[in-house]
Amino acid sequence: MQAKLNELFSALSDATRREILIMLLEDDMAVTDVAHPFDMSLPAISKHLNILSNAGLITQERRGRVNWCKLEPDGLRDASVWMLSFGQFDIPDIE
Amino acid sequence: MQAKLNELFSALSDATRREILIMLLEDDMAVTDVAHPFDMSLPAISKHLNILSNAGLITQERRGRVNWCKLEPDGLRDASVWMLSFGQFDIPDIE
DNA sequence: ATTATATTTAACCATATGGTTAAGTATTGA
DNA sequence: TCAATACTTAACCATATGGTTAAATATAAT
Repeated sequence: MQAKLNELFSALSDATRREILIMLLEDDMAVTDVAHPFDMSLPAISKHLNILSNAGLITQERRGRVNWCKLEPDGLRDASVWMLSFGQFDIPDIE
Repeated sequence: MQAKLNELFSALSDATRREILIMLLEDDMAVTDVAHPFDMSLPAISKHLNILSNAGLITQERRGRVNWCKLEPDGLRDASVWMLSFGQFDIPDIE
């Protein structure tokens, strides 16, 4: 459990990876398209996607030569459970 | 903002630091007492406490030779805002 | 004044992280 | 069949991270 939380929070601790997750809220994407907005090589993005996969935040499904990345809806659950069970978590107003 | 979130999630990505936060839910603690349950040197704990301070998750107040550590109630706010505004965040049932 | 207590700082070390470029592997299109 | 596309893997690099021990600092107690 602790190892899983380490992986989750660690995956979320990088701005590129958080941006990728937000992009994937819109729709599933091919790796190349995920990479497009970033000023970074494809292998770098590929590594980020692996980290997100290992953390359970996305899944990847290869169809032909395209590897489709999709958000894993339940991926944040353990982190949110931790934050909620940590008493000081105060659900903020979002306007 | 992104840098702050990096720092926050990164601070939460270590099990020792998460345990320290939970210990501090009970009460404010001196550094030595924070260190006590861990199989780790005092300087190591001191570093963890600095990371938690820099992330805004705790504050430290020195009185005499004792440096009191206290939880910063609002520290998780930015992280929780991010997680909530990230739509897939599903508030779980905690029994 | 001396010693003990509570820490922090410094110097170091091994491993992890986040990036790079170059090469390799499938799959698709011509 | 040959070339282009969509990746991944490998090898490498600089810096960050999480730990160590030893030394320094400040306060409190004797």
